[in-house]
Amino acid sequence: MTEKKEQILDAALKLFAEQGYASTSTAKIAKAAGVSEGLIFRHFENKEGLLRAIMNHGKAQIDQLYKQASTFSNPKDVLASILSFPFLIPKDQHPYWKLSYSLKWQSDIYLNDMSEPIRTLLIDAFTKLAYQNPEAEAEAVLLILDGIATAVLLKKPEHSVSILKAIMQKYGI
Amino acid sequence: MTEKKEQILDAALKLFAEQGYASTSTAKIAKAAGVSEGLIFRHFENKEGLLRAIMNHGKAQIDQLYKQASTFSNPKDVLASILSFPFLIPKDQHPYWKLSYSLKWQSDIYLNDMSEPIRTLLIDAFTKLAYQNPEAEAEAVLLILDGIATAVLLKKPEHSVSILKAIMQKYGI
DNA sequence: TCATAATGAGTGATTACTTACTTTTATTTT
DNA sequence: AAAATAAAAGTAAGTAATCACTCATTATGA
Repeated sequence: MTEKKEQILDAALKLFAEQGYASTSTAKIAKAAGVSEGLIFRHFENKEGLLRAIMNHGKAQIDQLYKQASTFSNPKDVLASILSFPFLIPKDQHPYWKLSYSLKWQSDIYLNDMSEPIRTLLIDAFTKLAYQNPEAEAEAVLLILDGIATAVLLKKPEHSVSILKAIMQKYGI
Repeated sequence: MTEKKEQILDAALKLFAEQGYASTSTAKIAKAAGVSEGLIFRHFENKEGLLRAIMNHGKAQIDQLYKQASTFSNPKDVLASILSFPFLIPKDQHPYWKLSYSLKWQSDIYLNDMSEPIRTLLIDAFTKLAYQNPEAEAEAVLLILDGIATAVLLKKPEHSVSILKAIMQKYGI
């Protein structure tokens, strides 16, 4: 990984997250990264390839964060760890999350389901806790997690904590 | 409102919701609506004007839906009505909601906060129910509402019902 | 007859991407 | 170690296609 290649990835992620994938031109990215536009295509073949590279890199970072939750043996600890997830996202990972959430709403382009590892953990936890429908319960938590993450990423985190507390209370944590 | 003007609004809303605002060209809209491209600019001045017209029209429809919830006198009825909101959205209003949610993630373009009337209703309801922090409680419900709406709009509504039940139980409905 | 609706062929700017070329870094041969 | 060669990194100036938007002209309905 050369320095300029990394500059491209950084600039593209920032711009994609702020202005959206479609309305960020490769010319803008090149200018922001301080490289020639051609270099983008040399390294990533096309614009979509650049997006894919960004998403893969981001997913690797997040999977690492997930690992911490999976180390707990007590299912309630797993739950508590997962529910507080949105608050533990490091600031430097925010652009990647914003990009992921914004891409959800466009049907055609790159779709990255980063919730899968969490879903597995949740189903496992609810099974151990003897819930009658662990899958449904897991989906419900994922839904709330999405809501909290959205609030945190769009800078309205003040009230997310109270929801977190309420949900934790529901599960007796 | 001429017929062709309405065709433009319909086609644009559909395309904006499916493919995103930025990646939908005025040429595509004109073709889908079966009109000349110039007519779009005659009626809406520019692309952003078209978006604004769509959003205003959608908001008017939704405000009408909101009115139903505000007719209840019992605050618990108001709460119940609001919480089941995402499930009551008519299918033909889905594109407008999808567009609204997708626009949230782009900082620059038109932002229309359609949650304001609901927020007012919620704060009022929680005040009447003597909650110690009605504003925070309202924000929490809005957050969950967002999560449920997202799930419904992105075609994963199966498990949303269980969340709805859990939340309703929390508020003793 | 007069305003509005509607068209179709433009406009320059911007789009993603390519090409021909130079520069830098790494590898191999003397 | 020096020279030669190859491979990779990087650039500047293109490309055709598409972008949002304009304008002159025609159709239509009150």
